[in-house]
Amino acid sequence: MEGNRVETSQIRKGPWKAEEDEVLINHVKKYGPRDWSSIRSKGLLQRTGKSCRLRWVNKLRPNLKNGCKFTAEEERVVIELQAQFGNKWAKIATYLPGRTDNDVKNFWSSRQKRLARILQNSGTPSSSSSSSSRSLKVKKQTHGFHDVPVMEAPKLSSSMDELSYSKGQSFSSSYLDNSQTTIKAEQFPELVNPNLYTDANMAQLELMSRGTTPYAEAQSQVFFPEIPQPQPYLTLSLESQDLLAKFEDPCFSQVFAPMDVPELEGGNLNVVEQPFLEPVTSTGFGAKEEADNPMTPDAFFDDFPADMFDQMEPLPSPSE
DNA sequence: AACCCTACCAACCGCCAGGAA
DNA sequence: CTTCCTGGCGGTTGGTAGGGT
Repeated sequence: MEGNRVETSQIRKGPWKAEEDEVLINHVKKYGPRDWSSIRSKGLLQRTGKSCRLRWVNKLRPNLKNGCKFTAEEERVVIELQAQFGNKWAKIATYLPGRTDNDVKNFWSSRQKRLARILQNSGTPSSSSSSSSRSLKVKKQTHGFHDVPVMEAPKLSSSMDELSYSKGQSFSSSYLDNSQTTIKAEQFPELVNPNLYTDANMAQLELMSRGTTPYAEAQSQVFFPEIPQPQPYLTLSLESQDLLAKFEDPCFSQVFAPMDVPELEGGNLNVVEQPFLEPVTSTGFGAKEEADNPMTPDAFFDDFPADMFDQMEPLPSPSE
């Protein structure tokens, strides 16, 4: 029958046109964000109800942060909530105003890909491709306490290449056993649970994995100076976080551990009372465990070769 | 300039749950 | 109770832009 019905073969797919968006918006204005299938049955659009709903939710809905990169703050929220809820993107998205489940999903997906690649490179350093991801340069920082060099990468077994990091899976601590170093997992929870990497410290790992850091020569020897655990966590101000995001600087943050999550504007994160890191394995590793190591950050640097910063670019002062 | 690689994004697909008939 | 429809959600794919070599 011709009439209202749109035959299956006439269903439109692919990118939406502005006219279609307009029709959809008008429909929502009239009837609200529901009855998606009626849009097609009325012959307004040759799109499935599903498609209409998706378009509205992901692109046309008001107050969406379309085209905005995830801030460091949002990133940390996603990381924490993913650890808490798993891949419940819709749920996680409810804690991120202006973000959709698709946004969160895409963000996480890229992040996982990147992490997998980094860790793979850790196992096979020579496999680093000619094209690196967006240039992430190691820069010397002048931020005092945060003036932290890239930490040494653990030596990973070749089986790392086959690891899958999806579904919030944690490292087996046995992988760390292959390291010649002594890694205090409670100080480097990222090494135990890759989900805890933030973009910033992933960037560090990436550099290390490629062996292109000024410390490459030191990678064969292992030094993992014990680092004072921030109390309770190293907390950077939001301003610092933003600064970090702007500079994409891998050194200036979250080297020790992710920090606690400040309240988001509007108190949208009120349910996130759980500290960032719960013990992620049965080994009892957990960020909450405090290091009783009295070493100071300065002492931390004392363990690195004196010339290790020589090849680093100076970081522009934040005031610049 | 051309090619390659990665990140990002939009959209589709398949599955599932809930409600109506 | 069963079936069908619809909406919601997570996974996946394909296109594109940008940066490096």
